[in-house]
Amino acid sequence: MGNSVRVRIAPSPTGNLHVGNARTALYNYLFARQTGGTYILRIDDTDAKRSSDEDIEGVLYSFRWMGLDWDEGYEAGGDCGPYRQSERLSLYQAHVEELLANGHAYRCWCTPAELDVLRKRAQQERRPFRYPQTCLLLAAAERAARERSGAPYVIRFLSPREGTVDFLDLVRGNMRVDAAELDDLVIVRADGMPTYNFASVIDDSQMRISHVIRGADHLYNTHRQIPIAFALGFDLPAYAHLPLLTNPDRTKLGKRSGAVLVGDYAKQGYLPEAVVNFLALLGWNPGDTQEVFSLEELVAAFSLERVNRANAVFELQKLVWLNGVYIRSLTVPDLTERSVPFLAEAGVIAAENVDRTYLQDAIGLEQERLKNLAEAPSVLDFFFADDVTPEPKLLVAKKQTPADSLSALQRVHEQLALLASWDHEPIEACLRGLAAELGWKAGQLFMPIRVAITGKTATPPLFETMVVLGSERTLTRLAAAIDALAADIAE
RNA sequence: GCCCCCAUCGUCUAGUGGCCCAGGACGCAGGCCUUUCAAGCCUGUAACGCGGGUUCGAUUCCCGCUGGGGGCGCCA
Repeated sequence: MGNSVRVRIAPSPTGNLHVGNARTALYNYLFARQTGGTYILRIDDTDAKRSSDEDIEGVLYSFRWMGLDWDEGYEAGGDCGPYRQSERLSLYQAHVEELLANGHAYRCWCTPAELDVLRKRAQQERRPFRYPQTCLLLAAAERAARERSGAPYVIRFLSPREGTVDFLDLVRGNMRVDAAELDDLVIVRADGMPTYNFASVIDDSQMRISHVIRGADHLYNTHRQIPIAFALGFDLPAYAHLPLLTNPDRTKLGKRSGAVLVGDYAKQGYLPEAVVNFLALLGWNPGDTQEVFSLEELVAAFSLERVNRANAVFELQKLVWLNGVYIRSLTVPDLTERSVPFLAEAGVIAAENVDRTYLQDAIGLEQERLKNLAEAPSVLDFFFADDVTPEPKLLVAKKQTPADSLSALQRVHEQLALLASWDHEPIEACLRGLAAELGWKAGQLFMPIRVAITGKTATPPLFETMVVLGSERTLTRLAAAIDALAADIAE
């Protein structure tokens, strides 16, 4: 009780969640959680052209993936529903009637084509375009004729012409626009659907939204919505406009450049923890030097006062780093479960009947060098492959001849085969002893072995890898490598 | 074109008149560690857009310029 903080995220169902909207949602969520308020999810689908249930689910999936659960709204219920604008039409209709009746709105029969001409002319003549109120100024007889004709019309809000529209933005301070700049915006389309600026005002009021936290691209909309709210007798919520996320060229983050959907990052193997942490730091900072935050820590540290005004470039280097930080912080079983879908999809492991213990041992070895889940298949494949076909050239030890390398590998195979127990210490003692015997540096001997059993030059530490692979796999691969090198020398 | 907003290292940012020849993080470079690759640790690299004011003193306040961005839809 007692707490009146109510915020909302109001996505339009586009099938996917844009990272900019994801950040807006995150800030709303953090603010709600921190204040003990209510976080509401509303679906803004007044544009019938693009709205399907699947599209809504796509967006919700990403919110849930990030861990941003909502208290009230679509699929969650609450006493301000329905939470889908397309199901609230009668509510908007009632308010339209009210505005029409008290002279705050009027019908307009101008066609888009006609308006287009006016807009272009205004720009040519270097003056701002504003709807000339043609249909407001119609003679009574003419208006009556149009009404009788049944021609399609929109409904416009009669904006104030004098004074200023002011509000206090929680991140940018006092915002003011001359009312003369305002246009008579369309609030109901020819098809009878309300427009965003109208439906939003009504819903925010009816849902008792206390703080509207949204992108700075809505700054001007706020000036347009306030007069509507006043005309309807509503109290205003507080407003906070967040800086925009931009492309590296500083333009508004759009689809043209790279991945901008939350789903893209999930597919690329980023952890939701990393994405949330990264997004939080784009436009906000805690005021101290902490960089790594769990969602809970963000809730505790967040404040609108520390939100920046300048736009932030959406650059990935820090996300890549954070992802590594979170991967390393996971327990091995957890990391394993998160990796399985990637490994299975790449065909590295079968979806069923996987030896969990072996899988975990292998993943445990790669954990600290994994930057994202999507690269798990390519670094783990040698643990599961039938054979590894190393490049013969790479089986030659540094500063040694192919022949000497061959005999060294043969000795390695012999000695290893004699080992009584296949553990780290005996293997290490054996191989270091062999290197000393040969008069080689450890690294000279280890690299050919590494290549022989993994097919790669970059792998987890050798002995651990051999232990996980087991003696049978190791010796088989060693033997195969010996044959391959011998054949290569013979050629 | 019109209206509005913004402006510190490559990027995210700290900084609110002197503590700043500007701090942190990522990145990058080098080093240490080391059986490779990572991880870790250390060192380094790099910024107050420009011009006027105000002030004893400006990154911090004011003005202008420049640059960038957003909005100007029967999209949201």
